[in-house]
Amino acid sequence: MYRAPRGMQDILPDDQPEWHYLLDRCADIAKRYGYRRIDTPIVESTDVFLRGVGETTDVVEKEMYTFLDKGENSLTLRPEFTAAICRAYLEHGMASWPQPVRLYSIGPLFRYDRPQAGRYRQFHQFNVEAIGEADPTVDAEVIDMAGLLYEELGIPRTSLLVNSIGDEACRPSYVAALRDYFARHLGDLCADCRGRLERNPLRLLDCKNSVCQRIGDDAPRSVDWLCDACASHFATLSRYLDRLGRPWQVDHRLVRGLDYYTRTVFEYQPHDVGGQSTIGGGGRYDGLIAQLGGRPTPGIGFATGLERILLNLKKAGFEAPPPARPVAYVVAIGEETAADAVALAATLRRRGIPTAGPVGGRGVKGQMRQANASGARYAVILGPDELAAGEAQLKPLQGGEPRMVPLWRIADALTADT
RNA sequence: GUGGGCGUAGCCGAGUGGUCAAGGCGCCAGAUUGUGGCUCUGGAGAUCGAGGGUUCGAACCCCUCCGUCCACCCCA
Repeated sequence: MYRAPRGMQDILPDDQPEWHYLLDRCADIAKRYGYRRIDTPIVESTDVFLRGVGETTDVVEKEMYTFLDKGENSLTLRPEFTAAICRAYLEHGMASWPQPVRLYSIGPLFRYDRPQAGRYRQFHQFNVEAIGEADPTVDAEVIDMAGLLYEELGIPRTSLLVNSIGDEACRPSYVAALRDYFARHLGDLCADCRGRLERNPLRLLDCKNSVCQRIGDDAPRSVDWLCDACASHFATLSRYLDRLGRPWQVDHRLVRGLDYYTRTVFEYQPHDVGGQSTIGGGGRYDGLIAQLGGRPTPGIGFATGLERILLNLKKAGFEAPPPARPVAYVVAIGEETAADAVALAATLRRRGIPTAGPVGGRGVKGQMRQANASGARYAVILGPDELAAGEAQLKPLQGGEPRMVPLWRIADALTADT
């Protein structure tokens, strides 16, 4: 028996109401903040992610679905949105639009990872980017939008962690200081961290190993190494965040795993932590557009995992909106009425009435069971007697008396009740 | 990539070496002839994840693979 690929799943009809509820909430929030939707291809040239996300990141090194198409071009199933959106920004000359360009996307991403709670190989994100503005007002805007989304969805007790990791001017010296510091504790570090020391010292900060954590407690803090411009940016953002009234805290160990981040980085975490503690996060990427071949252009973005939102909503006792149900279910009695029943159902649908049935080859009882199971409000029953009289029986399925209605008025009767 | 738990009908789930593998949900049908929901009755549906091995005999023991869940790693 065939199954969906590992770590990927079908979104079944019963799952659709909650799924679409979520999509709608995201789209609504984005709209309220003035963000417009963009959809990009699910595959991109591999280079977009190689150069955008960073060649030494885990995402690029071991998690990408990369393949050669028949023209020998290397393509990759997008593992994240930001690099792809920036590619679109450049390709379509969005630098000539009013800045910042505010965009959002919703769709599937792919990462070849070992699946576990809240982590899948195909997963979905709501993603937001504001490209072309370096001012911290935009940082505050994006951070606030994410917070409001969680608030309105009713995810209880998320905490907002923020940090600033500097830019190309000040980060190198900070990284050097960090490397020096950890090098002095080399013997006590876990094996992973010893490896990370050379390649990406920032990552030592969020190692889960308790010994490494204790060493990290006294490590140099990025906020102490910021250049004047970065320090001022962070100070201003801090004022804005305080003024917004949403609780937040600086997390000196927050660094995030993608290379393009500069200055502001942030994460939202539900308190009720399982294995996957981050529900959403993002940050500034002032060097990314240039990295992809454009003129230097600042940007900031945010992404949240829809599956993780759902995970948290369900833990909080979230109930999905009720599924869509037909208004009418047409029941045909006997072979000779089947054609007229099919035509009657077709007529109702043309009149805009959601209609299911008829299904032949079953008894009346069987069809009535179907009608009931469909959740339809009315059974429209057509038998030889009704047909002869030019009418059909309209039977309310949630209580009430059946009545006879002329065939030509059935749509009106149903519409009047809708 | 590493470690651990688990894999019995569409779903849940008993059964841990020996009759034709329980039960529940769901599905289909019937309970006097053309009417659902409750109840009752009946039926269909399982090569017990796959392959190999041990044994007179395996769903139950062993091995391999696959899948799944959880954790590490990483991240959403």
